[in-house]
Amino acid sequence: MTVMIYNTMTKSKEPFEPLEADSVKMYVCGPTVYDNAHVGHAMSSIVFDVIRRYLEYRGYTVRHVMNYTDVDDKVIIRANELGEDPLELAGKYIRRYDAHLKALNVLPAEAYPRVSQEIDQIIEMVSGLIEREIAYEVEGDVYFRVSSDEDYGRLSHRNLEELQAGARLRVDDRKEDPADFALWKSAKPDEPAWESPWGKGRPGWHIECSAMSLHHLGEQIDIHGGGNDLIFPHHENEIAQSESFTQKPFAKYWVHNGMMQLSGEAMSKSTGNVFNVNEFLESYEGDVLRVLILNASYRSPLTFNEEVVEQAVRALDRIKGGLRPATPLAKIPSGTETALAEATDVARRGFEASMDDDFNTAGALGHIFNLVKEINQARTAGLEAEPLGKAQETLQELTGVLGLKLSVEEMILGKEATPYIDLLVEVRQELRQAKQWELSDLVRDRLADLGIQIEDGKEGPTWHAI
RNA sequence: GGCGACGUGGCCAAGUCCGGUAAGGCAUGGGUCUGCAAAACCCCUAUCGUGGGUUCAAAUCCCACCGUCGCCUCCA
Repeated sequence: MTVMIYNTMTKSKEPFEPLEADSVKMYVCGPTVYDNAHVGHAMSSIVFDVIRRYLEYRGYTVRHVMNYTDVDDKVIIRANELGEDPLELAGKYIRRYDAHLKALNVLPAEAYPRVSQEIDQIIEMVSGLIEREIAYEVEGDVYFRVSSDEDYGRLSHRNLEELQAGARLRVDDRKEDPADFALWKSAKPDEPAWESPWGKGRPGWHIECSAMSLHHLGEQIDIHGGGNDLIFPHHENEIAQSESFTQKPFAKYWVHNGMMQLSGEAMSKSTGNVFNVNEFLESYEGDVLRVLILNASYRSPLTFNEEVVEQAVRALDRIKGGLRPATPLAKIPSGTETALAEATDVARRGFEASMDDDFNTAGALGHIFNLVKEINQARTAGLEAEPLGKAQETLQELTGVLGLKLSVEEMILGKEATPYIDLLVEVRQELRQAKQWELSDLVRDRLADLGIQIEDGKEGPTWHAI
């Protein structure tokens, strides 16, 4: 089976065939770092992390690059408000974003280029576009001549007439055409600026991604990703710039994630709801956000609210429950082991079929939950640790492809606590034999407070970390 | 005004491209187990926004309408 991938350019699912047989080049537009990241940014990072992980599961080597936009109007405005240096402010948010990515278990990219560190490459590209008369300079500003690109609009499926009909186009006499966009902006007071052939200034927004992608991944890439809010104008302009410069097709597959809806008053901070990544991570582990996001289609809008978060917490607990140790019984129904082995295969095949279909993570999760159920049934039937463990390994592997950690917090205790817990469980058992319910429940409740859950099964009690 | 997306059980949501009688999770109710509890297991809960049309057959195709949302020069 081949992986099918939805391409915004063709508006259809296409078989995934990278430019080179086993290697995938993937460039994803990262955030403009002028404020704390919110869960929508995290959604994008998680979506493309899962795409990467699945392609790796499928045997590809993935070269993943994500940029940080640290030179931008918003950064400058924010820095001026706070009386800080724009690049320092951006650097601070980049460090936070890095920490978030780690906490969210997003695999490290090959490179995280920043605009401020790629000025030379950007200037080189802008110069090249001017030489080809695709761009023109006016009083220290450089604009891309949209009319020079016959294909302009083919990603967002618009044409220039439609764009010009749009009410929001600002009129600027210095541009040849209202749709022309800035490649380089002349310096204004109190802005970070770099020397260039057109005087001091800074790059426009779109050119950075063309230049960075070229610099780090080469002229042609396989996947270009980002939020669907970037389709126009950002990605449209990237295509225009890159292809005008290299005379080659830029990205083979354009992949866009849907927007997370941080809707309504329910999301306000005053009600205690979280939507910043750091606030979210204060209350929940990263896996919760993953489950929440992966339970839906990455291309569709996703509503984020407290109820959905709670559902994700429970769903995650259920998956973790599948990893609980075996509680073997003397008599096991015949066929339990082979049934579980078969169910494991079915789950893996279903998982792959779903993921092959444009990374249908919600469908894939369905198969994972089915596997959890099978494991639980086998455990309830009394299957021994080893055959149960095989199914659990598959569960770990598949959830790992989705980037779930499934960390059980027994680490807080450390192995050395185990004999003492065993002792307490044993004491409680003695108390139960003596029908000293109050005391035995006290032990159970206090252990629960400490994060240890006792469960009374047919063959006596077992315990696990919560 | 233009381009596009979405509307499936109480909630989230897969399935829609390749039509054949609705995955999964959460919640609820009932049951098994149990001193109680927890967990687990078993059972129950939908005809797919509305109205037409095509078809032996439609959540899936076509038309219209309603509703929600995104983008239209710098937001993942």
